[in-house]
Amino acid sequence: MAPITTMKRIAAELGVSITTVSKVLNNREDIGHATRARVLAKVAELGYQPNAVARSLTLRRTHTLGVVIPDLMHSFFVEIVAGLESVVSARGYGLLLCSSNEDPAKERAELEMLRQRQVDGIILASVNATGNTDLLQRLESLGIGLVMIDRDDHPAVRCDRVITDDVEVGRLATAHLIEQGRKAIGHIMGPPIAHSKRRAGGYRVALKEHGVRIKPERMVRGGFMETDGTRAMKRLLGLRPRVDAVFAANDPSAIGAMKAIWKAGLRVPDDIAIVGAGEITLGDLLRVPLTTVSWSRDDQGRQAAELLLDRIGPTPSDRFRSVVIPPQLIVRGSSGKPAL
Amino acid sequence: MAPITTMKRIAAELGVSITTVSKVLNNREDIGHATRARVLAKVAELGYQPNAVARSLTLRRTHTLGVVIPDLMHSFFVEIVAGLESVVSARGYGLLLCSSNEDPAKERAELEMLRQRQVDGIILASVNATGNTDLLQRLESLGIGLVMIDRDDHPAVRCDRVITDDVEVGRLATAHLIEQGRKAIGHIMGPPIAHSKRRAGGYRVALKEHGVRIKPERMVRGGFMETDGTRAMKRLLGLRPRVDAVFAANDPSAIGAMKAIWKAGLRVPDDIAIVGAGEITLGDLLRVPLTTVSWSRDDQGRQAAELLLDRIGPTPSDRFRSVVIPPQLIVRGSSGKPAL
DNA sequence: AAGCCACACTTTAACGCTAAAGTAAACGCA
DNA sequence: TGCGTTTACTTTAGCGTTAAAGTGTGGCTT
Repeated sequence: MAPITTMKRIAAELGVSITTVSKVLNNREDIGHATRARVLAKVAELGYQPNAVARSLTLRRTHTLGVVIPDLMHSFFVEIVAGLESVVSARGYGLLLCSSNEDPAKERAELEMLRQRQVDGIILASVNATGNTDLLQRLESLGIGLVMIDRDDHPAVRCDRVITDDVEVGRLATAHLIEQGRKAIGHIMGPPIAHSKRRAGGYRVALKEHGVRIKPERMVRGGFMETDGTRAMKRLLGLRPRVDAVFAANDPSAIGAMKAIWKAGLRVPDDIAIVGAGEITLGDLLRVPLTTVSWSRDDQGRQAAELLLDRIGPTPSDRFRSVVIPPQLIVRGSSGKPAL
Repeated sequence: MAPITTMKRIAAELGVSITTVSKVLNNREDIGHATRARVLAKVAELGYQPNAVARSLTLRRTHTLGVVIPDLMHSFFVEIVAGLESVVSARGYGLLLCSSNEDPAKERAELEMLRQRQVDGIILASVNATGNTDLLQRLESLGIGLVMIDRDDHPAVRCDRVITDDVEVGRLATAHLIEQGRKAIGHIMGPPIAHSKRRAGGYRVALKEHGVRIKPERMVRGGFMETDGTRAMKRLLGLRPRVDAVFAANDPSAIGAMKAIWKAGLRVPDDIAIVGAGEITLGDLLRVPLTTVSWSRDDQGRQAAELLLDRIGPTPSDRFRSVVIPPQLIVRGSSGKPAL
């Protein structure tokens, strides 16, 4: 193994004190021209690289942030991480990546791990709120910055947040279907979490805004999985008069719904139009490209990074902020005009 | 901010030395029963958590590994990271995530950053070898473990590797098409990197094994992007006799090829069968589900993690190993029997 | 009863760095 | 000429932890 170059070594070889070397490297004013040059030359000669661990210990800043996401396999969260990474790495921060697997116990373990590692801040993403509120509060009180992405935690935890406008998601999707001339619009609801409830709320809002009467039987319980969508769609297909459009709580369930429709011998969008939410990658490569309401995950990540870096920076905002990411309608084939 | 609990504080409150506390927490033998209990009680009372940074400084181990991948948006690499994460986190290691954006300069910067942060080891993934060989060698000589995933770096860098069997990828894909009764099989080649070349090599091997004459004009230069596939396919469509099957160097280019085929008014697989490689997520949701030759990225990540943890562990292997991940054929719609 | 050893601790030093306080020499000025 | 100031450093201390060496007490041996 090669010998490790430390400031000590540089100082020794030049016959100066370690502090002098430190001052040169930190651009302090009180070092003479000649000495500075000698130190710099030696630094270059020996290929000195500062030891970030030692630095962190004295400065009490690791320049490292932790991210906890529920699932690494889900492109959704990965895109957020990509957004985070680009901002954070440009500012000289490292990202410690953790997956909670949707398990509150693992989440807790990861958060403790991040705390022990003295990260400067944490970005926490999750579909459902999972407790650990006590720990999160403690983190804040320890001076570790915290940003939550789309997490319905008790507002008990005071921190910055990046949230999606789920009501608007439901409203946009449903309004689009109405404008396409659809009359009997069903909704496949997600799991009983706040996101789904708000999307369902947006569905109701849109119908009301257009003076359409809400029929409770057209709102069926579904879920976020493809199979949930298939199951729910089967029930919707049993209604008379039949629905001619469906807003599914998310894209996988929308895909499941399409499969059920095809199985019943009907066509998308001719017989029934479909709109999903939260665009999956490749959604435009489907047999019938899926219209969806989505928002930029990259932005979500970037915004979270900005909020966090500001909070742990020299002049943090004095209040906690919530950034809302606006959703957008992405029109593709599955919501085309009805067959005459 | 809450006061931070250190060993110092625990020691002071109990009137013992810091070392005693350290020994209790590290389960050393030479601490009396009573003292041990008192320390443990205090630790629980104050909710003490060790400071990993300080620990790293003395132990010269950060229990942190770095991963450098070229692109976070590409599910391919993300799945590798997921595999890594599961192994690594179970063993108490943290993962510092970096994206090189395929840029050798950024890669170098990230590697230097990881070195400064004193990571115990690095996993490096990349499509094309990008130099930085000098740095990589230096890392090894500094005692930082290194595992390369599928990187065609000069064998100059001595380290453990996880590689895919690209020749077998090409062979499996092509043999499958032959067995499906296809006679004129084309190949859309990837970019001029070793992976593509080996896949093309596998294509040749399969043809030879089945006694089929290789026609050079059926091997067209393509690339790894969808547009590359489209462009290359257009050229293949110009050949007479026309090809009745195509093995594309990867899935995006296979999708591009399919689009070109449809645009020419032909059908997949009736007129032309398509096989891709390196399964993309959702490949089975395509208009015509794509047959592909793939391998487990999760395994790739897990194996890389195991190799690295072994190398930086107490009894590392004395030689550098290469683990080959075997590819598998995933048959879907795009390689069905020809029409008639 | 002197010597030895084991036990249960404490002291010292170190990891590599930075901040704060200290100091010696040169300089400016009345 | 003597005193304060500036310049260019060095010394000291500390971040939180662990390893190695040191210490004092009591019990056991012979």
